[in-house]
Amino acid sequence: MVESIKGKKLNKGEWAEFYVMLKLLGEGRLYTADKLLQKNYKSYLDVLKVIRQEMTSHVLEYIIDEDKSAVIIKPQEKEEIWATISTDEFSENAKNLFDGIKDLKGNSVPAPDSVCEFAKIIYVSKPKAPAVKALKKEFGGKNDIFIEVRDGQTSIVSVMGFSIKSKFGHNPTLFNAGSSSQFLYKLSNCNDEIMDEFNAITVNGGRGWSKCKEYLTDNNISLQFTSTQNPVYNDNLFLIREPMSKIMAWCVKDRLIDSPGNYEVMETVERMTDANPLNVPNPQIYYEKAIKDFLMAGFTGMTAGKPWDGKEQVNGGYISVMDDGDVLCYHSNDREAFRDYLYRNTHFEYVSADKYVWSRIIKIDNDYYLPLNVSVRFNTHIR
DNA sequence: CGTGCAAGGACATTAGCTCA
DNA sequence: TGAGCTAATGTCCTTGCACG
Repeated sequence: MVESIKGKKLNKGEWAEFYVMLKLLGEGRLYTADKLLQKNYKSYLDVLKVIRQEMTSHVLEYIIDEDKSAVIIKPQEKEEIWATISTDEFSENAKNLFDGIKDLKGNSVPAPDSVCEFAKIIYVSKPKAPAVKALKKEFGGKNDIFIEVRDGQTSIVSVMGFSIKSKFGHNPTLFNAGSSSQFLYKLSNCNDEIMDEFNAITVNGGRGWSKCKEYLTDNNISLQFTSTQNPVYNDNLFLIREPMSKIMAWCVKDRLIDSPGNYEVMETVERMTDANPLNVPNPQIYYEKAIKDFLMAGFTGMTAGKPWDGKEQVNGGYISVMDDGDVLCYHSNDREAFRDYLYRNTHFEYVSADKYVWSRIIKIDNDYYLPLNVSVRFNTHIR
């Protein structure tokens, strides 16, 4: 039988994945968002079914019937029907789940009991179920949910994979720093003594990065990007475009060392455009496009540590859970709008120096290198 | 085919700054 | 000078994956 999710604790962003499923099956419609992440009433997708894989053994389809009154649950490739449940019940449980967790505090929170009961009825034991393996392979990356939809305007039916991010928890990350996403910079004016002194800097038990930064300035030490620490990351960036690692390295150094204090991706790129570190003939187009490609790659599944095949899903997109519980999406028809959205609404984020193994000078073959590391995270305020 | 550990992701907490 | 912001940094939880 189905394992109960009662008592399971997940963070809000993870519950959001289950919430989206309930909400979409309840409403049968997914509105698109405009540039500012506001509901676009004229543009929507009809949700025909949600496809989900709980266990490796079977793929389940949640099909919304013709008049949008009920959801039929059946295994793919088979005729038998496991359950038929009214769409109203999905809506109701979506609401209960949202109301039940939105004000809770803590790293991970439980869902209301009634919703857990409902989960059991609809064969959900992992609210954060792996999306369908076969589809995931096809579309690549980070799809959290697969939906068969019909475009409200063109009537074209297709299966789309969506990645889900929620606005009602904290801001999600787009590209996570990891222990393999460091950029290495070769140092001038360094020696063993300086290395030890620098590495020993600490403020209130933490790394004290601003102190470290001062130290670099005071000792007239400059940084020259050489490569990423992990060759895999280098290859992945290379796949986006050849000088991508240099472009990112410029942003990372800007974020942690040179920047006057505005870490938004868009502003950073404006600074880079002015500096034109690669000396390209068309900086105002070039850097923006490069970074947008990076953001899309990160969004669709590229990480620093794993070899990446360069696949971005060609259709599909991004579902956002708003803080009032509304569910909106960007999909491939709005590709440019979405790229623009990412560009305008993310920033380079400082990450823990100890956790992500950066900020301490290392010596390789008598040369001194400093690893730097950042994440890319969504902003709080949409613009 | 379990199991243990690292990676990954979100969140909490603390520190530091700004402006009334 | 303290309320309220943002930046800095650690904590907690789960999942993926290597290893035996």
